[in-house]
Amino acid sequence: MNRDKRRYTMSSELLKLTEKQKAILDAATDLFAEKGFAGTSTSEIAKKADVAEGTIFKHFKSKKGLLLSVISPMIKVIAPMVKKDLNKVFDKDFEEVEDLIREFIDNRTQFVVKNMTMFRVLIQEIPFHPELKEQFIEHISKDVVVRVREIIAHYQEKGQIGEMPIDSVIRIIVSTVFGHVIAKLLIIDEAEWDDKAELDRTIQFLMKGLAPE
Amino acid sequence: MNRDKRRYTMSSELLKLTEKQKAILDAATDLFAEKGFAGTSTSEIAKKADVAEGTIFKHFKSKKGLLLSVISPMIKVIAPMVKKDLNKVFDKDFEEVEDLIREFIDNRTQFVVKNMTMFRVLIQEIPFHPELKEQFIEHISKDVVVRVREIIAHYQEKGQIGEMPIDSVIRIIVSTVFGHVIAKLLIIDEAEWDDKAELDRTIQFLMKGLAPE
Amino acid sequence: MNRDKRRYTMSSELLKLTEKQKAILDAATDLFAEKGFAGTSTSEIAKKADVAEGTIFKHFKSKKGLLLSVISPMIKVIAPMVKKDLNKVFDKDFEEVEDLIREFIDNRTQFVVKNMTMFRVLIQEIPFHPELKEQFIEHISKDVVVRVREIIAHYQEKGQIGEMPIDSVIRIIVSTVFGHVIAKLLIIDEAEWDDKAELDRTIQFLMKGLAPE
Amino acid sequence: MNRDKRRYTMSSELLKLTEKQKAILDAATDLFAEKGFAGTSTSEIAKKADVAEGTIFKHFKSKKGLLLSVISPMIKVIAPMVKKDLNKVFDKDFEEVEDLIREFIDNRTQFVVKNMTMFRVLIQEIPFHPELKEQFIEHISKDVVVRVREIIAHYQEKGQIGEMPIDSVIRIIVSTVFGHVIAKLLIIDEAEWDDKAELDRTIQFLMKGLAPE
DNA sequence: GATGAATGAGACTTCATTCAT
DNA sequence: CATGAATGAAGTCTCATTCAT
Repeated sequence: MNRDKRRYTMSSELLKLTEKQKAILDAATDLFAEKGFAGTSTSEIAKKADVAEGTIFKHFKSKKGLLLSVISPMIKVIAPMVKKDLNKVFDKDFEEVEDLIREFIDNRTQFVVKNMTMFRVLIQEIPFHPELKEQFIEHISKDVVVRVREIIAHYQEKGQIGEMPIDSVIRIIVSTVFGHVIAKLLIIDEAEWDDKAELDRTIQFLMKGLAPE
Repeated sequence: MNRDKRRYTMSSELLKLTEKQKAILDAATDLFAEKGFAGTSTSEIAKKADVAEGTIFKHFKSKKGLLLSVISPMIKVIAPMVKKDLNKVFDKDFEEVEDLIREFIDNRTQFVVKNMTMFRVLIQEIPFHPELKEQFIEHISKDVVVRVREIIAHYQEKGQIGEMPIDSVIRIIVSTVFGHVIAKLLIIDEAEWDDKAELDRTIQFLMKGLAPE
Repeated sequence: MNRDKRRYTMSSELLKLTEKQKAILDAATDLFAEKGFAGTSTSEIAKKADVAEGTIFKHFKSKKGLLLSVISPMIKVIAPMVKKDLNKVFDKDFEEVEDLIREFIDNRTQFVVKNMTMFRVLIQEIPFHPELKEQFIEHISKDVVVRVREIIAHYQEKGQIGEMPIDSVIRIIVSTVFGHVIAKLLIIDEAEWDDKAELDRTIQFLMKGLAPE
Repeated sequence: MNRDKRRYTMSSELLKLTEKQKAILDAATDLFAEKGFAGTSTSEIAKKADVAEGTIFKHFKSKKGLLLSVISPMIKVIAPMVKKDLNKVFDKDFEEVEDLIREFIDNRTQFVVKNMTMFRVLIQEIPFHPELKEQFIEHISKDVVVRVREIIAHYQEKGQIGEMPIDSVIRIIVSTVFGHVIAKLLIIDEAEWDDKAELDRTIQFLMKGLAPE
């Protein structure tokens, strides 16, 4: 679970975070993931980050502000990455859907795995914080979904994806990937999980399932 | 969201619950689903259930005990239902996998939809309460998974499911269904969701994806 | 510590107690002694006495009423016993102070030991309940102390007790006996206490200490 | 009863207590003495100490922790004082037992009187908190009793104390002193107690009672 | 008489947040 | 910037007591 230590270090140049701030964000991320936002106290975070409780509020204004700061890099970083991939489609980098999906899942899963803890916080807390959901939709959907729709239509025209409402295709892809990741999260410590093989099977399954008759 | 009001009424004969107890469980289920276990206070529950706060603790001993009482019917009721379906396979009730899966998803989804709120609580709280996970595994897995493995092997022999490790098949089915349900939960209020059609697509997708080459 | 089980049975004829009432008093006595009045809950008492909580209040009106019922037999029974002893002095039953004191301590200690638990409750709770103190003084002092003063004066005249204010004599005797009993209570389980020998030493010490020059 | 106000002030340099902490300890000591530990609420203590209730728990972790902090100075301070006295015996400071006992009782009583309230809490709560008893025994007994035994043997050899098991001598002395103090505590407000004279009588009584035949 | 479900006040404790240092 | 003592509102839970059955 500590494969993603020093999470906020790399982005710190972008975000100009001090050591203390990074320590707080790391501690908060771990604790929010483990015990949930509501189940974590600011004093625990302070203790784990080895700072005074007041320091947290100096930097993040409130506990909720801290949650947002934990989650927002995830949201802010993911969208550009996705867009870059999608653009490659029309640059002819992907002739086959499968190549796109493989590359996509691969990159994304790597990212999610590297930031598993932040990701867990994101999906665990989204149901309880409408603003998060909106922020998420705004950054991911609004911008990206439009693009994704075009691309799916593109591959449907090329006959690589069966006829089906575009949103259902999206749902199926997303839910399969989601299911894949959720399974990983739930099984996380049991480790009888051959990541590469499972990923292959998931992709193959997706392709066949979505193929035209 | 109130399609599943009076949840605990039907089972009350089995569980011998008094009116107050049912009121408490209903209120708790709704609030836990909406705000999470840790984000809900017992005083809120008491107010919503229109009982004194003390009454909650008379009946459920602790807040955690209340959570368990909210969730355990879900766990206890689901396993027998699943088993009954599975047994039909060898009674020749299902010649085709698709029939089994259709019936299965259909029944289960109906159940989950009817008890959506309880279900939401279950999946939201499982990450934070190891005992829940264990209880869940013990009731669902231990007993059912063995049976499911036999059945998948059965259909693989009949050539209706492609060659693939059995556990991966299970994972894919479960994660597809899960994804389906999660999507429903996330979209819940937006209601641009044609349930019947989406279900069809999900099944069709599953069948094609799992079919042999 | 269970040498005094069925405490309230013998006196039940006098007090006309039902089985339930006796059970409640026994349970309350044990628990008050062990955890103190304020540290014991009526629900604990009910459970230990194997009655419903309501039953306690039917019979004893309030928790405080129960305490009084636990303690008052002690107060009511002790005074007559003491008086009987004291009267023997002038019936020439005791030529020597030592005989009186020996008989007195002996009887009283037997009584206290037999009712150790009730006694513990009495001395533990007296500091917190002024009414108890008053009741105690009224029953023991008012009536008895007068008599005791006469007797001590009697033995001082006979030259068996040294010149000293009578109340100081009383205090010394009482505090010696008290000290003796307290020691017993504190050491209670350790059992390296030869009761007979210690009693002899206490008496001998008292006699010598009180003797005239 | 307020002869021992600002109890924790003097020791504050040793214990580094803040003003608030001292106020809390003082309030707690008074209330515990008056109404017992279980009979006192933390909100009462907070009100009397004029702090927020939360402050109590910041400093003392729990109500029980507060009790320990009230009592432990008593235990920690008393042992060194006793030892210092005892050492004087072999420095020939006390040729006669009586001198030792007089000095000893005198000092100790002064201390107890000055800290009467703390002392009351100690003896009232010891029966309900086994750890207290153990702590007390460990600090007082283990170290001191050994020394006391030597000294009593010393005076028995010098023929100033009669032949008697050493532990019985200790018990008699302790119980006499205890009785003396208890009497004081019970009579506390009635004030018909000539302290100096009673102390003299107690000592004289002790000496005669313990003298050899 | 006996029960135990129900109550609501109040117990102990935790928490997010503030502010003087 | 950073601290951590202090706060008081709110949280979970216990309690003595009542009352319909």
